[in-house]
Amino acid sequence: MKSKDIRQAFLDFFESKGHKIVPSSPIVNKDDPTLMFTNAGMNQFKDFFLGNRVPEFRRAADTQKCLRASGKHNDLEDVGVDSYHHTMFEMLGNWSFGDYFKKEAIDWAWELLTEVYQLPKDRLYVSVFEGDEKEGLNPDEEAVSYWKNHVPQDRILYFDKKDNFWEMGDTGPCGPCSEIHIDIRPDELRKEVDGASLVNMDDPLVIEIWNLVFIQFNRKADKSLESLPEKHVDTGMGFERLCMAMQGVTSNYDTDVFTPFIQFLEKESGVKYTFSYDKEAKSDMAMRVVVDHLRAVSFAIADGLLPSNNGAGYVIRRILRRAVRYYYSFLDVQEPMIYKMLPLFAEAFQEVFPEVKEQLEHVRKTVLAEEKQFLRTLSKGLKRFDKLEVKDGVISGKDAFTLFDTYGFPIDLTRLIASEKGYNVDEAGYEAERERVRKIAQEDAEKSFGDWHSLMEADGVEFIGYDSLYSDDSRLVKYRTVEVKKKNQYQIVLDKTPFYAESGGQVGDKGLLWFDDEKIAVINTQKENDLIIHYVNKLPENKKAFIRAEVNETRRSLTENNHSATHLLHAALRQVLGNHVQQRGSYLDDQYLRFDFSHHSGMSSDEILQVEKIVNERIRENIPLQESRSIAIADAQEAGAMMLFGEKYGETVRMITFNSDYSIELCGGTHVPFTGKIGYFKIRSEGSVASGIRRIEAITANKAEEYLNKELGTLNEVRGLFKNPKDLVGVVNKLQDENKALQKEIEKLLAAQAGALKGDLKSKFENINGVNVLTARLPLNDSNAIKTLGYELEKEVGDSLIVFGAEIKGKPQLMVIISKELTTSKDLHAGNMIRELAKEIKGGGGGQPFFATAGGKDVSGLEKALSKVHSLIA
RNA sequence: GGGGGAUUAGCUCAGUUGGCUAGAGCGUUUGACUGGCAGUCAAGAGGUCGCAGGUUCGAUUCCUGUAUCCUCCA
Repeated sequence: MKSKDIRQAFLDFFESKGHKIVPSSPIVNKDDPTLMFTNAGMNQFKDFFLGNRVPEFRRAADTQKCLRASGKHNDLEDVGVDSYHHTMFEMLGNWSFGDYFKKEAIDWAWELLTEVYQLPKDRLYVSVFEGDEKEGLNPDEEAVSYWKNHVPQDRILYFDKKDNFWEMGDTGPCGPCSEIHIDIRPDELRKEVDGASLVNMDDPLVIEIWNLVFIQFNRKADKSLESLPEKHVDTGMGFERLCMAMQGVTSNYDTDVFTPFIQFLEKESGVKYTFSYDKEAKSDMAMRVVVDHLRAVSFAIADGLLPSNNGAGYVIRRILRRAVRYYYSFLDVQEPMIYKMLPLFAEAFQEVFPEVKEQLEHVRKTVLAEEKQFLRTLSKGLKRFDKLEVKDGVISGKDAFTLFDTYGFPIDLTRLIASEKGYNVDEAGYEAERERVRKIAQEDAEKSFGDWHSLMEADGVEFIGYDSLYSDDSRLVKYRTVEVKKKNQYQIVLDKTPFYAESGGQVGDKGLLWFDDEKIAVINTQKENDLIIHYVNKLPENKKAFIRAEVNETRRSLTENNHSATHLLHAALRQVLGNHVQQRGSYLDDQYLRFDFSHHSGMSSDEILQVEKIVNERIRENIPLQESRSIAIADAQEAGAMMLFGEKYGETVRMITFNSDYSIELCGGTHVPFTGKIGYFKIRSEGSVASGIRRIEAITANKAEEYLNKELGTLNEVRGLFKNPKDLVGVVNKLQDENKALQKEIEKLLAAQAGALKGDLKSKFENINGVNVLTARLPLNDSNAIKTLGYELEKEVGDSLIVFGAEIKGKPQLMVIISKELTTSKDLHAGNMIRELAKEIKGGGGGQPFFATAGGKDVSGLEKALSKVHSLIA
């Protein structure tokens, strides 16, 4: 079976069992601050398990793009070494939200594997949780009883908490799990060693393919477990492994998920893939690394992420760079290569994940730019490497770390190049330095979360901020303490709130909460999945009080101007530049708005003017806001709403329209009731943020007015200085021309003056012991002119020693010039000489044997210094 | 968010006890050689040494701040 068909069969099977097939959520996680990337199929359903939200359906199934290259699950350094670790993989999963439980999950899993997929039953083993005394948990005999219907007792294996108790993180939903393992070793080996003894033993050919998690507990911050009111099923089956088992191969990389790309690499690099996992088979490893990382990076970029130097973008950058490092070192490729694979890649996934194909150009360009950048970093690092001081054939740990930390030159490359040159690297020193720096960073970023303290049950949180900025009767639902840099902050959740939580680029509201007479300031509002979290600096005395909540009205109102203006801008950009313009990021608060969008080149000033003009026309048309707060996604699409890649949309969406022929967007933010309220729109800057991405910063309303007034003020001031001429530009031009002409004139005069001076000085040379000596105090006040004069005289007279003194800006300055031949033949040194002379002017100086300068504080000593020259050469 | 580094000609970069008329290669302009192209030779143009302060007689060089980029860590 082709991988494509295997995936489809899974979805079809669960659809036939009453599951809703949902699309994969983006691989980049935007809603959950504790998670940068989607790392398991259940991420998008987390809120259902936590009870924060009630699902619209009780059964779901999908294939989910996952990435494990940061945080708790980090497989990055294992990728390429073995046959089964990946950064990016697909997780097939089926879920029950308080619906079916262990029996159905087990029965269906077995049915799919053995009947639909026809995997041989005698190669399958199942594992169950053996219980844990400390936690007070019994063995999962319930699961065993259902498994007995399908498999003999000796294929049901018990394992401890480490293998068979699944937890999402340090806290949160968890429960026992039951796994299905498959033994894909050849028959001879199976006869020799019983497969059961190899389950969970890290044998690459006896592997887990499906994990059925039975969520029935919640892990609290104090480590205790509490039972959940509703029980859920969460399963995950690694798609690539399943394909391996189905296609009769022994490595994920030998399935048709990967082989086309490995073949591409063979062609591109001229190196043959030999299917080896030997430590020395570096080129094989490199190919696996590249084909794996290609997937991670491409999906992440297609979902809207850009490589950058912090956060999720940094993880992506690291992955891509690891791939470059491998092909650079082991495939002997020094040119960007990964971007060339993208058309093939986009084609391969166009049905299940169309986002790459739809943005092929953008992804390609981004990858190419990043590859180029890193290859550049590498060549810089190589240069740096040549300058290292190597003691006793050992590169110090500190140097190795500096190469890595400052110049981004990876340690494994340092090692490789060192060994090529016959050097060693002080690895222990490197690790020590790395640890030291890591500690500093960690201490600084210390942040710890306390438990949520619940005060009341609430079905979700009601946001009333679209209609009102006040609430009289909110209640405190729960709160927790967050320690940041040794300071306590508090997060509180209300049952209903007018506070808008930061989302879609719009900043979170600020404002006040009144608990009886106690006033507490809300300093920020953020979202965590569906919770609206208010950040405050203290907790109220009376936590049970009815709360009066007030959003800072001015700030919200100014922010809304910028948000609505952003929509108008987006539409105007598409009108002026074309439909390829897509929002790539946005930020807006009460001060200004920032809008990033896809576009390949800079905007001309004419285009910018046009965009401003269109937006301002729409403002003056005073278009009323049309809000559809809850509309089916299909209807919104029908209406022509813009959909963004990497954005996760629910079944129903909120649609914001300003004239259905002009701007329709899906948006959760708050907006002006009429566009006229925006007042005026002005673009402050347009520039590039990444390849293919432009950024516009703009202002509205009061800020636009202030800006214009300030600019006009400056202009008026300038005009005043010129006595209000009719043609200001002409006047300035004329002034500049005149200035240039005058400068030339001065230069000419100075040259003439210096020429006269030169003739005069030439006659004053004295020959002392074969040296043409000249000492003079010059009436010049430009050290550059003196220097030039001296050089010219030296050239014309030859074999000379020239000492000049001058007063420059009230300070004495000395200069000594000695013909180069004399510095050796007569052993004269201008630098040494000037140090002697400088004493007379209470100063110091220095220079080379043939040229030196000095300055001082005492002008009256100049003559004395000049007369001293003769005594020094006698 | 924190640490390290960089910023010098159109581009890629040199430039250490602070004083060298701030350089190289590529590119560019002009001229010569050649039937044309390519090329060779010769000459020239091109620099507020990121920005703002400070230390010093003197700062591209040292110090502080700031901007941008690179890089590592969270």
